Amino acid sequence: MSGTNTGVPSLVDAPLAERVPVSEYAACPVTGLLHRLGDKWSLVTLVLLGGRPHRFNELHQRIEGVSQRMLTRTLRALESDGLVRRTVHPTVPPSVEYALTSPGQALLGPLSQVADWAVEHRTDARPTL
Amino acid sequence: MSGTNTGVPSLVDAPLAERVPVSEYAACPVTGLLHRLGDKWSLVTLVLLGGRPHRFNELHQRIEGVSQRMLTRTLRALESDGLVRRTVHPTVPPSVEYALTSPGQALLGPLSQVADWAVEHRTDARPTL
DNA sequence: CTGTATCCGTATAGATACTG
DNA sequence: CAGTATCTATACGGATACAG
Repeated sequence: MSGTNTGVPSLVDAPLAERVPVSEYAACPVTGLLHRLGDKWSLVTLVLLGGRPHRFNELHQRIEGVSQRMLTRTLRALESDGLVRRTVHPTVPPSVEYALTSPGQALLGPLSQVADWAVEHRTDARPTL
Repeated sequence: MSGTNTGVPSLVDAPLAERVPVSEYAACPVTGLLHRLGDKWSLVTLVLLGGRPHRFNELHQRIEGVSQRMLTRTLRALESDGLVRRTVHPTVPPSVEYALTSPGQALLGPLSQVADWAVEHRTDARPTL
């Protein structure tokens, strides 16, 4: 889709400077996003929430192997990135619901394209030896 | 995305003191890919090579701030993932050309979709907690 | 020119135990 | 139920020196 002009430079046909300055990629939003989503639990969390909202313990049970601490950290990070909305119901005991925001939902499409590529080209993470 | 891990490949004997560690993200190819591309230098390297092939020192000069060590590690990792092809011309002094493979080129399209989302939603790299 | 070898500081991930 | 606190292990990134 490199021909589609949205006013936003595309990765494919963007005219690149002779020299890429540090400031442009050190805080590159794309690299930052990939870095965030590339941690161990973010993607599976996003996909589960893409199906329907979940409570904390639901996620904890469905995501095999995740610790409470890591699940909390993952959800807080996704919330801070604006991908997930956290809703506390002041009941006793407390109930917290996590759901995708609208941008979060919108991200799943593009991510699917990358996922398709990954599956098609069998980009298993080989040991990088 | 299941947690089925077929086993950690053995760290076979290599006299190399420095070894790229086996990552924990082998379970999901998509997460593994995002994790790989989310490091500090992979994306800018891919984009530059998407424009045209480069020699080592060209990349070293155009990617401001990268050390020889990190550039080497980045290129080796991309090569191991099948995204980049490394061609050595046996001249004196040696000349090495790096270029995208066909799958590597094909990945830039899907990545652009994610990049568009990132720019549109201003997913700047915020501190992660 | 194209890398390796060593050493080092920091960031991230996880296990376990505890709590409002 | 939904988290924190503490502690540890390891991965990542960088500086510098050296080599084929």
